[in-house]
Amino acid sequence: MERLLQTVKIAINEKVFLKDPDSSELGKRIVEHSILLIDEIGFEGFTFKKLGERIGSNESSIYRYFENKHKLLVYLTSWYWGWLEYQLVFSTNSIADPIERLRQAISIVSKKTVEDHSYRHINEVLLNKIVVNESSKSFLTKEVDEENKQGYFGIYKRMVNRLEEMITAVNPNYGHASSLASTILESTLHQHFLMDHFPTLTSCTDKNPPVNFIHDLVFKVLIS
Amino acid sequence: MERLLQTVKIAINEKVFLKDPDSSELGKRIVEHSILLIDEIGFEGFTFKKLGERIGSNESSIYRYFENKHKLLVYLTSWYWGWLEYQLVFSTNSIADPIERLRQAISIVSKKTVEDHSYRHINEVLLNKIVVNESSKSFLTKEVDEENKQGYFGIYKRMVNRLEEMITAVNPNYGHASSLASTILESTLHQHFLMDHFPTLTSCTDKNPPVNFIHDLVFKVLIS
DNA sequence: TATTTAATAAAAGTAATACTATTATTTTTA
DNA sequence: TAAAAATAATAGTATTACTTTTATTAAATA
Repeated sequence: MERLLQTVKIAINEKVFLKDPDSSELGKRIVEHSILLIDEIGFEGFTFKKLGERIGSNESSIYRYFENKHKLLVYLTSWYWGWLEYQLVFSTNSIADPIERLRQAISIVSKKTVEDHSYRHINEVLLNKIVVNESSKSFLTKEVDEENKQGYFGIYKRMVNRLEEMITAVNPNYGHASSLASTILESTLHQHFLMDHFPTLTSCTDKNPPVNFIHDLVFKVLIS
Repeated sequence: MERLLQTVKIAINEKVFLKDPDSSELGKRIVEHSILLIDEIGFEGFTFKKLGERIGSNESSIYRYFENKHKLLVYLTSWYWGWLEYQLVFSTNSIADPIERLRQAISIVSKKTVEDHSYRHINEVLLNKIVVNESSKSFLTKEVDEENKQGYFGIYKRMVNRLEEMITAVNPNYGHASSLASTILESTLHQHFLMDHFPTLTSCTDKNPPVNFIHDLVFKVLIS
């Protein structure tokens, strides 16, 4: 029983943290409550001081885990992509038909997030909201090239590459596989954002969610 | 001759500024050099103090034009979309065929930016870079709904609506016109960003630019 | 031309942010 | 039980994002 409940650890590039937050109770509380607090007040308003107050811990203790809030955001988004990647690999693994495989992959990355109780300190639904609202800020910086070199965005890049391979398997003659792959992820996030804040700029609704738009788009582009 | 060189004034929502920067020399210098400085050091590092030093003017004087740097960013991105909208309307105006019209529209919004010497204090090439790298930050905030209500993003929304109408004219049965329209703009910016920082995540290059990918995508989706 | 108004600049001040450093206390491990 | 490691508390610094006040300069008008 115990064994069945064990979960895979999502491995994050060690350069992103000073001390692995997964290695202690305090670390887990930092991650858990940073998700709640960023969701509540937004990344701009979020500070380590406020987080410290929230978890009854000291600002300086949080600094022993993360150099600054930017790296914490990189950690959170990496965790999210790693978590999605695991589901992607797991659920497409046994599908032989390339079309079905890609269809399933799109479902995983574009469908509404549901909670995964395997990771008790992480609320995946809120984390998804953070990825939608804040994750661009993790790479739209002057330091992006340096951080990319250091491997900060490795999981995300692997995810795009996996989609790219599945796209090519469906149609080897399509000339823009990697652009389509990156568009699937970016557009999913963006359409979710528009649903919440600019409903006139999207055709997506709760009854006709982004996954439908993406499915339709990808297969019309690849099979025509 | 003079008359021919006169240019249309790009009208920005008055709530975005305290005093119209287009109404004085100092205002124009603020806009001109904010573009150069944000491009140089990024929006995070950009401050009114640094801008003041750069233009030999005082921080407090800049505050008489813009309440804060966020509103200046909204101003700059609105100006960019207004400028593009003008070109879009002007150049598609006389095209009767819906397919050709949409093709031209996509060219306007997705092609590489070229300088427009009509607006002497604005470097459109650098402004485009700012839109690619920073514009998401203008709406990925906790205040987005309030600011949207105030009309801060009106020009951008109008732009998406124009594209949506052109899409519907090409194929009235396509069910995701507004999502495709918003994806055209978002994906254009994103693919340009990837070209500069994550070349493995895009198929686009200087010889095969984003406009090709978008053209191919849109027409495959609409005509199949 | 004098004057009064408006615009800009200079200087100073404030609260908050984003840290760093030092020391004290508690917890864990050897 | 002592030593080491982790955490908490306190204090301090430079910078940011402003606001306020006052001085100076430029423009408009009487």
